[in-house]
Amino acid sequence: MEEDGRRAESVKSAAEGELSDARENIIRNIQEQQPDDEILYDLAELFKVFGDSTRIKILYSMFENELCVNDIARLLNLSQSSVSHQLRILKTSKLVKFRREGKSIFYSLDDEHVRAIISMGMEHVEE
Amino acid sequence: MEEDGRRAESVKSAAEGELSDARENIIRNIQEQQPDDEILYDLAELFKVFGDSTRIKILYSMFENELCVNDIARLLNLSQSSVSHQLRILKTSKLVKFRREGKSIFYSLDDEHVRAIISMGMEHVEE
DNA sequence: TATACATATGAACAGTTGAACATATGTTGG
DNA sequence: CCAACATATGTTCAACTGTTCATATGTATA
Repeated sequence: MEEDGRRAESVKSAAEGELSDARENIIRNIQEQQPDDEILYDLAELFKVFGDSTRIKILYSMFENELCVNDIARLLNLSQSSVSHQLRILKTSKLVKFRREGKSIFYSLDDEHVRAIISMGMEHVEE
Repeated sequence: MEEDGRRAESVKSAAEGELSDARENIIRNIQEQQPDDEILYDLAELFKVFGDSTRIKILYSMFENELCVNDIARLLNLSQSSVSHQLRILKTSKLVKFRREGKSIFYSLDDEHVRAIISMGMEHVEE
């Protein structure tokens, strides 16, 4: 469809040439369809947040309940500091939301995507 | 302070005591419902695999096509070694399958869970 | 079987990360 | 305002991870 210059090749070479041309086209198509690097980077960053057992435990403990920092720490036998640090990461990634009530701050999963992602992962793990 | 028994407390304190007892029950219930640590650990390990931009790019490039190592390396502008190393991790986690054809080995996503997990993540990122 | 090609593996190194500890900030009741 | 409680943040350090380079293994073909 574009400029060529390979017509002088042998039949066999031509066939091979066509094959790898087809391959090249596939590769080029995939390259075009591929989302921007930036988006894929963000996607990886998102999964990275799920990719720590402490954070997964915290997320899972909030699967059906809102909890305050202290609850989580006692529930999972973690230090307050550790929980707070991890919650900050979860907040930044928009995986959890929170509201203040007096001295306590109650955290909960931000939306259904979070639950859905965890559930999908669970299905894969439980096979 | 600590060990003086709560009988002598005011009505209000008793109410608070009941409140925190209720909280304790909630916490205990969550603890019981929480999956085994081992499962949550595996779940985190799974997401960890998705949590690297190189691996995400590789997975995404295979979203609709099977590809050989060399294709992926050219497509994503990565070294053959790097791709091969990452594919090993993806194999181990059962995220990709492969078949040999002559000198080449074609990789593809292992099942629909993989696609589903990526898609869910994508939705969350694209907000 | 010798050679080139395709992929896998091993080792080392730089960059990243989570936990622990200390301390700071914020909130409520007295 | 102070004391007690709840949460957040800064720093340090050991452990882990991805890349690179070198090399090995596996496969087809002249």
